[in-house]
Amino acid sequence: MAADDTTTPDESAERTDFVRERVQQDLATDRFGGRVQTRFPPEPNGYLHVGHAKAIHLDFELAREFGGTCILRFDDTNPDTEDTSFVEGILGDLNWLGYEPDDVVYASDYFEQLYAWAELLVTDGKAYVDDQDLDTIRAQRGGYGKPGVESPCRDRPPEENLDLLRRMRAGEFDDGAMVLRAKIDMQHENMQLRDPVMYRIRRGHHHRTRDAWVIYPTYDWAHGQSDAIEGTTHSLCTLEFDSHRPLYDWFLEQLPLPNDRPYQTEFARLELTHTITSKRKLAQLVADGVVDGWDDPRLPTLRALRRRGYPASAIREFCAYIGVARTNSRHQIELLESFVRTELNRTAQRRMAVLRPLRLSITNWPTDDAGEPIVEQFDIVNNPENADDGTRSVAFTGELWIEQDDFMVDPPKKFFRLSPGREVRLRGAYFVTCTGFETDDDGNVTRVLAEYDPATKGGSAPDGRKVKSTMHWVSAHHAVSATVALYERLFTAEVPGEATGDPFDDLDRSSREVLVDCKVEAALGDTTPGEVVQFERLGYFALDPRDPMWFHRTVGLRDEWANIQKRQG
RNA sequence: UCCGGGGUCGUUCAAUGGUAGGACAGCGGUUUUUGGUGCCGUUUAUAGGGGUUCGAGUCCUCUCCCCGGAACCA
Repeated sequence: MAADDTTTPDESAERTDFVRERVQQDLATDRFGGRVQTRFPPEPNGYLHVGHAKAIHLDFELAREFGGTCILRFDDTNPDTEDTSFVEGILGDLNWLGYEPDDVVYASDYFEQLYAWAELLVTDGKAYVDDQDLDTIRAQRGGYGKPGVESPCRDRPPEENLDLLRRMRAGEFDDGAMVLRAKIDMQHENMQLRDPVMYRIRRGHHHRTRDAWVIYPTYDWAHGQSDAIEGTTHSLCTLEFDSHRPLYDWFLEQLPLPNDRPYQTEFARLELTHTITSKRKLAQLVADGVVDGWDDPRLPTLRALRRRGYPASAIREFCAYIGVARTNSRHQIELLESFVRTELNRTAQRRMAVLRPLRLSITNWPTDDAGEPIVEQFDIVNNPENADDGTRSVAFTGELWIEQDDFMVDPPKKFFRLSPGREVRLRGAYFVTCTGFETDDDGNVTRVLAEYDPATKGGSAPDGRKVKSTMHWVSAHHAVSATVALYERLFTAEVPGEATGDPFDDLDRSSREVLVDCKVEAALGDTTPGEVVQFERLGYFALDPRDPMWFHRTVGLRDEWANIQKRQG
């Protein structure tokens, strides 16, 4: 299932939670004859996001751990909002996350069985057709602490209900004209049990069944029954379905099931700081053009995280780490990012890239017989964390690009980088000492002058003298131009909408900064689409899957200097 | 208002009647040809009251706070 499994058996054996304990107990009591089957049931009306990743991880890993199966079931009971493009998107995203369902099914596969069972409930006097309008039915449902009142249709004889239901299916009535309701208890303290709707009339085009049906089952009527039909044992869902559980059980108790009766267990959904996971709001961001599309790297969708360079394994590790519980919680986005950094630190190749270029001229750089500046090649380590990644050759000359942030005329305390009179190391090349700088009419530094020490070739001094800083650089003659997108949090507030109730009030519309004409080392021209590399001292960057010279910042490196600056104000 | 679910460091997850621990974040140090990584150290928590017990985060009880539930959404 997981493409690469980095957890040791020991760790996974130690890891336990209330869901796994229930499964253990079911195994011990032989509740399902030793079977464990879970399902991930997305509605195909949007794309998967990190919140889904938690559920997917639970469903699939649980099945794997207990030698069971996990299937993907599209909960396609509402033709108005669903689409095949989402089906395909979800399939692809799930696959990228590293999971292969044991089967792919659709709730719509069960429409015929569901309908037959509905007729059975009608015949048994446990369901009835209600032809009142929506507002009336809603008003009759009562409220918290207020009992409901029974529908005048409640005592319609079964034969009449059956006739009406058949004619509903046959398309004799208009959309919304009537519904089929379960006959449970209008006084129940749990509102879900006050005669819930099972079927509604809707003449939308269903993405799979086309126009075969004009009545569609509601979530409650479809979900548990679908679980039972396909042999799911452990039906895992999020906390908001807690009050639906008695209804889930009630329906299943009334029916002749082909399998053992599954049961529902709820857990807390994943929330992240600075993030929204509401599908509706996400869709609005896309529709309003606040972001570029469903895969805009600032979004928490799986396709966005992928494009941004988040490794699927890091997301899986994160999910394993946070575990599963019933406590509502909101994890800091920094925790997810730390898993991303840990993974990328291990795997990403190091490269040098100058995002905001400043010219550095080495005034004592030698020329050859023809008077041309000489070019040196240095072998630089690709990843100090992994010797097998070897080295690459990088060209060095007397005209270089360095980062604007790496030079200051009047450096404050604790600034270790280049400034007049100071010596620094150019990574893998030479020590250089700043001898001067040039400015334009506005006083902006346009060029830094320095002298190099030929004895420090390769980056170390034979006399053992130290420098406080090592800087990245790119040879001006060999540099390649690239576009780099930097991303800040899409929402400035930890909890978007907490202050005003509207998350969009916390939107940072300048959360993307696109830098053009960045100067990067030639080897970056060989980066493969989607590959993530580390720009030394800056962060991890993913090459866009379509644009060959466009990098997205996955996540920055931890930045001690930024912390110091913040403290100094 | 009624029903249900929750409340442990700043955040989050553990501790299953027996020393409240880890991670992230922070801070300090150390190593370092990335102010990265690694390593070491360190600050901070059981919502409140009563009870049971030799012993309570854990069991009982009252109070407080947070979340969810009244679509022909899922």
